[in-house]
Amino acid sequence: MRGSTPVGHSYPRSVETEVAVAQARVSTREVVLAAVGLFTEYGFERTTMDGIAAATGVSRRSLFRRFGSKEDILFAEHDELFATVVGYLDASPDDPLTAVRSAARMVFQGYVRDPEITLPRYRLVRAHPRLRDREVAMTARYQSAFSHYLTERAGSAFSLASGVVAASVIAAHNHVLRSWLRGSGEDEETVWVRFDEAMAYVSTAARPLLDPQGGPEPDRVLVAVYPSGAGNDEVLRRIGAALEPGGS
Amino acid sequence: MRGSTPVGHSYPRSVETEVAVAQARVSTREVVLAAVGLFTEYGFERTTMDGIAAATGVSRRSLFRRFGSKEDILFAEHDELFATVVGYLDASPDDPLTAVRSAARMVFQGYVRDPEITLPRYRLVRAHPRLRDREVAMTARYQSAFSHYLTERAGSAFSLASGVVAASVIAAHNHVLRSWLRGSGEDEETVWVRFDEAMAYVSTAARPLLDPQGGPEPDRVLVAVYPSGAGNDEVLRRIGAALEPGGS
DNA sequence: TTCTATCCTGGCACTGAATGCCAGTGTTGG
DNA sequence: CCAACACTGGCATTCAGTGCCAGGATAGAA
Repeated sequence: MRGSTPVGHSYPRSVETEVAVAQARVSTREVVLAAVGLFTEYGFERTTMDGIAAATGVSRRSLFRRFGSKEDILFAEHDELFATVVGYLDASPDDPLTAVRSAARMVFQGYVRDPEITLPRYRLVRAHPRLRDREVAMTARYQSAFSHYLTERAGSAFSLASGVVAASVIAAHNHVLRSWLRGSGEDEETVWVRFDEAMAYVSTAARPLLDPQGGPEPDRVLVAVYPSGAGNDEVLRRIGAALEPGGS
Repeated sequence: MRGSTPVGHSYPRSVETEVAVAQARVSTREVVLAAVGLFTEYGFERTTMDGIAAATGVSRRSLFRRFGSKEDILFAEHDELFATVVGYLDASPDDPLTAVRSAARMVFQGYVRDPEITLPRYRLVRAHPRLRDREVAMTARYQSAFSHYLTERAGSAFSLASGVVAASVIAAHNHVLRSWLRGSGEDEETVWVRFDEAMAYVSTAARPLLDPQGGPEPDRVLVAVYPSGAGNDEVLRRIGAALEPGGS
């Protein structure tokens, strides 16, 4: 933070003794924290880029260069996480569904690890439709990445299934995440249990979608739809008839 | 469209003879069509609100008042559709999953019915990240509405399942929609068949999530997971055993 | 060390989206 | 005929975002 910034506004600045030391580049995280503070105190649109510049000591011009836009400051760290997750997926040797589960876990950890940013950001996102859209767009990017990854691994015949599975995983992730963001005081261990439960739940439902006709897979899945009036004998007869052709 | 607009720019205006007839309020649809035309011809950000004002005869100020922002012009009709769909859901007496399926069908029809707007809009959305985010936010609104509706009907114990099902329905919807938007020359009947197939597919997978223990529904769903080595007899035996307790 | 290429930063000017304010113009209902 | 109201357009202002240019730091070559 510099001492020579022409303020002009009334944004408070962290008081610092004027030292003649060469300033290291103000880190991304410092800027994000300062911006989050201003946003929560004055509201998002009433905080100007000049204000953030004054509060951080980074010039207005440099803020735009480094972050792109005022919104992007809020989601800067999130963007880095996204790059990490995509890199992980590309390199993962695991079974596709497992890899996606792990990727979702990484994303979740990205939130839980850094409540100092994610909690106030969540409050801001809830209050401002534009920011909400931005947040939604972020999760959509994950969903798209997951979907493409699954389609690539499972084959293009499974593109619909991949899209559905990716959407389900993201939905489960967001479900647990939102409840953590809302009840901010929750035990971290409990959250992780609930996350893993949700993931187990959704991947049980998802696995059969990604390979319905068996192969080297451990399990097969049988889905039968029948009138609720049918007795068990009738159900068994129909299933037996449907099973005949194949043998084992 | 007025004849007295001080142009100043070089946007083309539909040539009209100067008639002294009182102009009716320019319809939303007319404005959207004109804006879409300008966007596709000159690009989104190089089209100014002054340009749209000149092309439509509606003043810049009134455009902002009626649409809110430049982006909102592109999605104005979509917003109306959203209101319609939500209204339908609230009033629907059907089984919840069926109602959501019908709602998704309405949304799909909203696109297919009006290719004059949705097709060029899709091209714009693909090209401009900001517009893409906006589009994504729209579908997220549907997803959220579906999810809340399902949770409300199925009980809060099913909130995770509701979120997953809503996400799956939206994913299937978007899957078919995108393929229609890309291959724009497709037969309309074929599209509808594919849409209904996708919906049947996803709701088969979704139904057990929303009601695992059966109820007064017309059909029941049986899902059996078994080792691929098991013979048909063994499968039938297990299913029979699992069916016993209930009776019919 | 010195020169040079390169990168990052900050200042300046400008475009254009978005909003508040006000005045004019119907339109409706008494 | 007049009042209340709704809608519209013009004007001025704020502020996000961008292009341009100049200064300072660093790294590498001479």
